[in-house]
Amino acid sequence: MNPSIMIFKLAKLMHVSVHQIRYFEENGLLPPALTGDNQYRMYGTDEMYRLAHILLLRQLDVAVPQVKRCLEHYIAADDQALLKQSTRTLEQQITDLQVQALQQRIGAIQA
DNA sequence: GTTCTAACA
DNA sequence: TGTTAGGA
Repeated sequence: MNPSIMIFKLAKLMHVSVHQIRYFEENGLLPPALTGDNQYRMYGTDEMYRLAHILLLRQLDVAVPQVKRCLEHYIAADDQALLKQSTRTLEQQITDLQVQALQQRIGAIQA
């Protein structure tokens, strides 16, 4: 009964590509609310929130299969754990980049 | 203009 | 992930 929107509008709304939405569907992350006779996918508010959740996790570099598990049985602690893990990874990446920059400066001095 | 599937880079 | 094909 809730007004459903088509994939193009959902993509624009969430600032992602139509392709990416279909890709999430392929991996069982985001089934459309409805698929019409014309095979057009229709999405409602549930899907919007679900997509937002997926995108949040993806921005934290959580792999698609992990995102799937997290969505199957939503537990706040899961998100929290993933967030912490993600933070550790990012901190490591920052450290690596800092080392890299340092090495470049040393190289420049020696040259 | 938008959607679909499928396939390729 | 983006892009392309070809048809509805």
